[in-house]
Amino acid sequence: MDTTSERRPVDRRKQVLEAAARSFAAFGYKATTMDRVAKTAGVGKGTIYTFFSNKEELFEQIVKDLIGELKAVAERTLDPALPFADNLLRILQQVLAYRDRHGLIVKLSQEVKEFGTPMATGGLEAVERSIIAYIAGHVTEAIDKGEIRSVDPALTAYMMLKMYLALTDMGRHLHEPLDADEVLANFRLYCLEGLAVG
Amino acid sequence: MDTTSERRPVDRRKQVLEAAARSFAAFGYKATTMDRVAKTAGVGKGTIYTFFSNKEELFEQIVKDLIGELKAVAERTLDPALPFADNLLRILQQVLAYRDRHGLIVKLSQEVKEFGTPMATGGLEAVERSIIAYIAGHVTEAIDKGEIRSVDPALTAYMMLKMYLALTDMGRHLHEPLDADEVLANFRLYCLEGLAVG
DNA sequence: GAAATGACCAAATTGTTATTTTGGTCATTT
DNA sequence: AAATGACCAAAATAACAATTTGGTCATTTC
Repeated sequence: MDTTSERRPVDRRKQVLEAAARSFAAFGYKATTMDRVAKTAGVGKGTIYTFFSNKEELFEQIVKDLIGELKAVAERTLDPALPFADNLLRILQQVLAYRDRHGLIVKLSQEVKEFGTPMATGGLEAVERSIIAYIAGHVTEAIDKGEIRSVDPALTAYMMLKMYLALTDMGRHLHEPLDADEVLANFRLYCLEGLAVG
Repeated sequence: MDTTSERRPVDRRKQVLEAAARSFAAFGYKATTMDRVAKTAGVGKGTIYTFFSNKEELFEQIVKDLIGELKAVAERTLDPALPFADNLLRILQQVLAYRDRHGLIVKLSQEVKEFGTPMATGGLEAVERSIIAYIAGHVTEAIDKGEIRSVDPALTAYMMLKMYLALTDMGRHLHEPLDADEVLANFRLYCLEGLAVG
């Protein structure tokens, strides 16, 4: 749209975005103050409001950027030569590992549990929706190619994510946590084999 | 152990349990006071402490009773003549419907979301564990009878509950909520068909 | 004169203290 | 011996003061 990065003495918008990304990841949504973002970005507070109409909009842009990173990770992991099932597992693994390592996600999760900050909840939901939408796209492709049965792509993607998360998140239940290989094997068992053609 | 219900002018223990069950269901854990329970039960406060050493123990007994009710619902639903898959679906449907209609569960869920009361969390977890354990028992049976593959019963029961809940709880996601038939059909698709022998 | 700024303000958050409520006890009553 | 409710320390809540925060805008900067 309007990426004026021709070479300018200072790209204040970029400075703001970087400072905000660091602050949201380090302190969460509510503990991030516009004053500190301005200070960290080396910019007057009023300047932030020339790019973003308020704190919420700034935060939403940070989340959008993160979703972009996740998509990039997925695209980098995708190998068109591989069958759907293998790509699905590789992508889930890579994307969710990246997600769990990303400071912003970790901090927002903690903030939701501790304070229930609505903005943090919203951010995490946006990330989850984008992952589901991305998987749904590949499910659609796989259906077209006849690799899996004809199922509702959005519902299937939703179930796949939930199942994968259930497997990785078994901490508090009878079992001790599953290691990566066990997660993969069980995901195949509970999800993919039920979808196999024929 | 010590069920002295020979016929006594008043069974104070029972009165306390009934008053407590009503109060926990109506007001949740923290908003239930021992004073009110005593008053409602028509009993002196000190009397409660002759049966239960503290509020937590009283609450745990109420939860145990609820779990007993859930087991009764399950047993009533179980039809030994039917194959495993049918019984599983019927039981999940009946038990979770009962659970969602039970005032105590509904209230505790709300309390967890609103205040994060640890006792409420613990109570809900106990209910969930008991459901998983109950299903796991039937999974074991089904394996012995050769009705399903040889899988880890506890893990499978856990996954079954999570999948069923994911299907019933799709409110906030793309789709509008699924009706009962759709839930059943999709549960078969995503879970059972992957487990079918052969 | 357009872009950038920070002092400024109402509203929200946090810190503090006073008041009330609650879980649990135990001397007294039944 | 079983039941009770006045009683108490500790915890929760209310009431209020002090601080912080998101957002604005008159002024400054280039």
